[in-house]
Amino acid sequence: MNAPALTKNQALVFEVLEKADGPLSAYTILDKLRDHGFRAPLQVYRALEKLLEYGVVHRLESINAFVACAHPDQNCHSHGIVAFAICESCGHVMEFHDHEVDHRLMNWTRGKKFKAEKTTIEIRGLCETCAA
Amino acid sequence: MNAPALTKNQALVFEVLEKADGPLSAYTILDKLRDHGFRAPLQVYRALEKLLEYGVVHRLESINAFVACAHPDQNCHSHGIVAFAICESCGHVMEFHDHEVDHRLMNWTRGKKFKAEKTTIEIRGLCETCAA
DNA sequence: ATCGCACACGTTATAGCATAACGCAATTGA
DNA sequence: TCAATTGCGTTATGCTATAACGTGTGCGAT
Ligand SMILES: [Zn+2]
Ligand SMILES: [Zn+2]
Ligand SMILES: [Zn+2]
Ligand SMILES: [Zn+2]
Repeated sequence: MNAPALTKNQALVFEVLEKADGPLSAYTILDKLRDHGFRAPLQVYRALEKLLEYGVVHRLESINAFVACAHPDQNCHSHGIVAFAICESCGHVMEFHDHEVDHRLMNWTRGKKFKAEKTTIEIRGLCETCAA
Repeated sequence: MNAPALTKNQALVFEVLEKADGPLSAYTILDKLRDHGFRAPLQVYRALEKLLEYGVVHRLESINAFVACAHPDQNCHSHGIVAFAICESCGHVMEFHDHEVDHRLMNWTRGKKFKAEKTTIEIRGLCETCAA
């Protein structure tokens, strides 16, 4: 999905996520935008819905949070599954993909005639700094 | 983790999950156990916490639900990451592992010196029956 | 025996995450 | 102009999960 120009709310939410140094919950985003007129969760969720659709934001299912895409330029999402490593101590997220993993999972689903729509890979643990 | 004898509440929750033909939310489990004296969410969550610890139940992060382990005998979880394919139409879940996927992800984390604690792989889509 | 501890349990309250449903305004394209 | 689409704001509600407190029971150490 290519991203059209963002609306005001979408741009505000995206900006907050870009500036953050880690994933944010929808309600945290809401709090950061109260000064800009945001009053209700739906304003955030509606913007997030579009940003996810455009592929510029990812949702981390295992921690109910959202993060700006780390690969804004290359549209790597069009050719593979995105995986995340999430540090449970400092909150930092690393985004990557591995075509071999994609391939293996696709092989499995094909064998089962399962039609995959959306795949989540999230590794929780400790980043190098926090594990030391 | 090896499973000691289950307490009454743990056994009740586990039985509900075993009999279900798909994942259940904690609150759905609660409703199914009201006749057995369950009154509050914590009774379910506390039992689930132990069942997860024992490895006889899995949590599906992407849909906030719980499912009985499909491989009760082989303790396959001790030697690999568990992956799930979840049908978004009928709710059926298939549980599997792929050592090559584990290997690739472990390679990546080792390269980044990331200490993985818990990895989630969930494929949402349509099962063979529902996709037809 | 009884003390101390660990653990399961029950209850109430609260926190955190997400969506339904209504109505209005601006845009677009037939 | 009219209809359809999209974004927006508001209120209310629903779903998911945990905090905090207290009770009872079993069991080993003293
Ligand atoms: Zn990305
Ligand atoms: Zn860290
Ligand atoms: Zn299992
Ligand atoms: Zn199905």
